[in-house]
Amino acid sequence: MARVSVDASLAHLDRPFDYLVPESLDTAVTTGSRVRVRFSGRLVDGIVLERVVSSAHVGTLAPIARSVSPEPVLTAEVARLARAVADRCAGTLADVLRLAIPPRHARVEAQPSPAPVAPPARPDPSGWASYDAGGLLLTALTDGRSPRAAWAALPGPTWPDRIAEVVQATLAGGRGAVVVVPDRRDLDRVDAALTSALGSGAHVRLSADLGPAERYRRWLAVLRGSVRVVVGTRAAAFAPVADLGLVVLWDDGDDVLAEPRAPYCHTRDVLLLRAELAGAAALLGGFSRTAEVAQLVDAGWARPLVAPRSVVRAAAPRVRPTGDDADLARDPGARSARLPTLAWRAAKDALDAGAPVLIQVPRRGYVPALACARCRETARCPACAGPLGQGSGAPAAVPTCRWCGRLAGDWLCPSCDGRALRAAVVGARRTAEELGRAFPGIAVRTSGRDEVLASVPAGPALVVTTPGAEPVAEGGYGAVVLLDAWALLTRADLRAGEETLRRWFAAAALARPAASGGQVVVAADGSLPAVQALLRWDPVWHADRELADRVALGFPPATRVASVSGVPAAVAELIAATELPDGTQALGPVALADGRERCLLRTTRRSGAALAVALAAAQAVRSARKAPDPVRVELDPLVLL
DNA sequence: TAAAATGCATGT
DNA sequence: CATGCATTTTAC
Repeated sequence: MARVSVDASLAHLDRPFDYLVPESLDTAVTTGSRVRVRFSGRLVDGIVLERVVSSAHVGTLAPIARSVSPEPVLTAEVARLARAVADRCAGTLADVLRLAIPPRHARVEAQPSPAPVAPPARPDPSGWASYDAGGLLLTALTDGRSPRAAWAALPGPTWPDRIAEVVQATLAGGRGAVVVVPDRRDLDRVDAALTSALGSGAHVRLSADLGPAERYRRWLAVLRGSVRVVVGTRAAAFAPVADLGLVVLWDDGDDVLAEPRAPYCHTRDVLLLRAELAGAAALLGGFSRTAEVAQLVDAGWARPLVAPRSVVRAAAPRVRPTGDDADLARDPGARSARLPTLAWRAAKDALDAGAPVLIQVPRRGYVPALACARCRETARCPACAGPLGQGSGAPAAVPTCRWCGRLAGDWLCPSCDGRALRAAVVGARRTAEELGRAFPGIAVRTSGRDEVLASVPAGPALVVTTPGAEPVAEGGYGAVVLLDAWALLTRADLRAGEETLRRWFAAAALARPAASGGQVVVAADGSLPAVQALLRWDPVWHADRELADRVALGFPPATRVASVSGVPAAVAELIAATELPDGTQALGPVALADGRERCLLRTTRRSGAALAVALAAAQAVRSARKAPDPVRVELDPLVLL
């Protein structure tokens, strides 16, 4: 007999089903292998959770229809993790397994995986020596112990080397490691650092852009124990590394780490559960720190891993705010580029010293938002009320709706009858154009969604970037200018401060240390907490403050919140069917787009698991009843307001 | 989508 | 109140 998880994401079918194993399939149907089974008439995919000798099922068991392959693609460790993730997110095991196990590729599976490489020597500890407990961390890992650390990385481009060193220490201690980063550029950096520390063949990189055959080939090499180290994006968190000793997550505040498919789990939660269940070490690192990581430190789950203030000061650039009413530089070119005097001076100093300058602009495009020149009201499309923008600087450029694409050449302000438009927001492309005029003869390069630069050479140049696309500069930037801070800080989002600071630190960390002339100018008022944190280079202070705010407001991570969304009747029905833990508060509903609405259910951290279980049970009741309108349940959603 | 369970009309 | 056929429900 075999206990099988069938590939059906209906909530009430989220349990194992027992099947008879025909004699002919006895050797092929292994624990963790893929099978096909007859389930309510049709043939469906399934995965063998375990082989058993008896079943609690009353009634006759159906036989397994066929074995897909004997490859045990679900390891015991990942099976436990997937169950825990499903429970945590009020989702189904089948949904998690779809994220955790890549599609099979028969030809690749028939080929052998390469022989494992010998474990490396201990890492060079000098890089981690800058951190208070850095040496202890490496020793603990080489000794096979499992420390958990919240790492505030020193500014500069060497953080991937630190990750390579903790991985090397883990390997030297006889265990494997999983490293997850938000995007391809970080993946390239950590991949390169691992290659230089471990040579080739000791690790694999896993990302969605590989293609099915190569992806499965690498994943199988991990499953079969040929490779003990994985670095990758989101889905790599589930990689079946044997004897897992360490999980690493870089920049956990990046929103791409939230899974967009059911059950909407966050990579941070997956890796924390995994470290806990597997008894592995955990390293959560970044230039900034999220309230979630602050909470882990506060709760004693993770220890802070920071450098002494003197080391931080020596590594950080000099950071200055322009103040609220920034005076624009007198230089006519700088005036047209809206450069505050301080920023213009910092850029000029750096360029004169032969160093590149990074300019971070929060919005891409040319003029992403226009406003009435007379009354300053935001200009909207007469047809669909979308924002009007300007695509290029051509003299005849007609304002265009950014939602429906309609041209709005004959725009008339509905509140004051004005006809003239002005730029409400200036995008990266126009900023680049204006900077070219402000600094004649200096090369202007742009890095953004269309073309992301990984690095720029040393030498004077202006590099205009949108957040998240900052190239590393050879030798570091002489100056980093952070423009239009208000556009980031005034967003109506609980995480606006945290997210702004994350983007600022990511750019500012690429500047040279102050002693080498590195300067950062932020176009914001120095009294704002996020600006204060940047000036003092103190991500921990800001995260602790952010956590205190969340405690006061009763939002995650101080509490647990479930978002329940769908058509109004379905949402109401689901909540009515949920046995809410004591003290659970319902907020809303608020209307969403296309007639759906959303309710938030808030409870204590302690009752979070119970709330997830209760919601899963309510989903099961609805799916068993074949309720037509699905309800989306998401725990601790990123977007709360 | 196959079997089992249930519903329902019809005939005695 | 059996019987046969249609529809709904279950899911091993």
